[in-house]
Amino acid sequence: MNQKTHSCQLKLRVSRDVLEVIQGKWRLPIVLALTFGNKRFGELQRDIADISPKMLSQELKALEENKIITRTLYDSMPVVVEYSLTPLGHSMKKLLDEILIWGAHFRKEVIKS
Amino acid sequence: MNQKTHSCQLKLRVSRDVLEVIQGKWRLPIVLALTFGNKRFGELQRDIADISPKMLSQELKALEENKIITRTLYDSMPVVVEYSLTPLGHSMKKLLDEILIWGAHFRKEVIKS
DNA sequence: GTAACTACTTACCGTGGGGTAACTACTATA
DNA sequence: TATAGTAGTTACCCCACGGTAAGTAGTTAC
Repeated sequence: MNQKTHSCQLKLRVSRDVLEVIQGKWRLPIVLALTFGNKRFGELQRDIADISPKMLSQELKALEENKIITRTLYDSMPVVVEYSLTPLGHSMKKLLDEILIWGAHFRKEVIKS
Repeated sequence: MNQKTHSCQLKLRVSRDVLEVIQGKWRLPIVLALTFGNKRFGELQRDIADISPKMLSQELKALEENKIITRTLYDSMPVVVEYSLTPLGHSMKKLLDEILIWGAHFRKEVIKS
């Protein structure tokens, strides 16, 4: 096992860790929406056009378990729940930016042509 | 619809385009493995430890259709097939780098602790 | 009193992503 | 003749991801 193969194996393992966290149709969109500021359940549902309350609730829980977002309950009337990014969540911004940059590039290269 | 909401909607659409291309357990690992140089079917199978030939074949086809990789057949004996990144594939390097950077950060913050 | 808003939860269901195992076809080597 | 290496393909199966629809619980406005 040479240096290159070793480095490749290492990176593959890291990529699989990341995929476990961001896999699925909705997690990246949710995190992305929260980079625009803290949001409530209903706001997220409106922003992410066709997500169902079931999926939103389920994915928010998963993201909370992975310490990407925080759920804050305000005991006002009516009850208000706010979701926000943790520092770890904020640390995804550069990753999200690169996804958007590449996405724009991809759109130009493949989708249009 | 204010400026912020509009920007959010736009970015959400782009992120969903990207997800369509990189979704699944194997596509990012395959592209990542190919950033280390052109590889043959068997090499990829060995590098990506537990991928089955069926999944590898299937995902390579999908990546080829999306112009991320190229399949080159050499008419030698025995027949040799080489997979390589297209310019579009190479353009994913920064995105992959950010994934790896964040993955290392995530590992430090969540997995270990 | 009833409709609507908050934030969900629960039940049910279908598709397809992904896994396993075996098989194909050709060549080289022992 | 048989075993191993090239690069896949095919058949079969399962479960989980995700969708739909309806229900819950509390408050507010009409």
